[in-house]
Amino acid sequence: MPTCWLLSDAGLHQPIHLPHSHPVILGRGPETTIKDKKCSRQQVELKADCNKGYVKVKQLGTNPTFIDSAVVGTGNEYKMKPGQQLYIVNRLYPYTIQFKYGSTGNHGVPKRPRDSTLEDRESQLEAPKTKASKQTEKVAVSGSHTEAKKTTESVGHWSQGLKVSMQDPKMQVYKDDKVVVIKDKYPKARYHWLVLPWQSIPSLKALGSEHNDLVKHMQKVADQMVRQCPDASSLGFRTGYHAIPSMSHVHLHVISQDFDSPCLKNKKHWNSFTTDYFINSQDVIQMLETNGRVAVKEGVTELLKLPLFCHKCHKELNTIPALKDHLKSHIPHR
DNA sequence: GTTCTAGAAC
DNA sequence: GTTCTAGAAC
Repeated sequence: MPTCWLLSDAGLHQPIHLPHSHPVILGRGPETTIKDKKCSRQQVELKADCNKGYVKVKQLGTNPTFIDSAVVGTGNEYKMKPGQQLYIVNRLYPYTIQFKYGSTGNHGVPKRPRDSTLEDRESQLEAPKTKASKQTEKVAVSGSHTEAKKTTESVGHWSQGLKVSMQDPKMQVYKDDKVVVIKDKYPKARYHWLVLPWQSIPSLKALGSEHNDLVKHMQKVADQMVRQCPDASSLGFRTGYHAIPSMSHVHLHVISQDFDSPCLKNKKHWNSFTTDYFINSQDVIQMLETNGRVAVKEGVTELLKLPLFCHKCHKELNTIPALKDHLKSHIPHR
């Protein structure tokens, strides 16, 4: 990972290190040598992302901080990339950022804490005990070292897990010539299935009007799963897609609305099923039919950070345990 | 996607 | 002190 440096273009001082993911607050003070009263002591917060190659610039002070000719604005945050110029306040005190890669000597470049062994990696596989995955593993190690790593990472990477699971007969609860249904490995409710097409479609973005019939069929199969569920009418169900799923391969969630599951653990889990991050299957079908593509709104990722609201009564809960406790009150008991 | 854990929140 | 979250590592 490179290191990030903030350079004073006016040569006021030596470069300031911006450690990855650690906010650095700058303003009037000895560090910048800025004495201008218009500049707050805490004028800007800078947070470098050395992997993605940008710095998040947040204006904390009242007077305007600029990135190139644009005002950031108090409380606002913008991504600044190399080549852009930051003016700490009032188009004064120009700065640029630079990402530096370690020298070939690799001095001070942090190493991974431990090497992941084959056993480690195998235990992360979706279905470690299937013949298929064992075999890929064996093929992989028989190659050269680097080749082996490449192979195992592409097929064994967690984001590819659904491709493995859907092929495993033990996981399949339904299949036909177009789709397969599996139980979600980490169900977020009492009933949680995934409908996957056999055809390899990485994500919603890859869907076009040629997939109209396929997504309709996926919905039909989803409805069929709901119908055969004995608790469908009491719990309620939703069928839909995550706007930006973590797992590759298009998958339709069929999930009961109790959200009673030990696998539901954090805000992202909750908001991904209870905000507009969850796109109803019907909406996907309609978008595809009318526009020939699925529109994913910009900034949906922000929805995952929203406070926790009950999906039934919209009460706000402060913590996940409090939410889970509250959810119990909505579960019908016989 | 999950797990792990540092440190924030209580 | 414990609980809980959020970010990094996997």
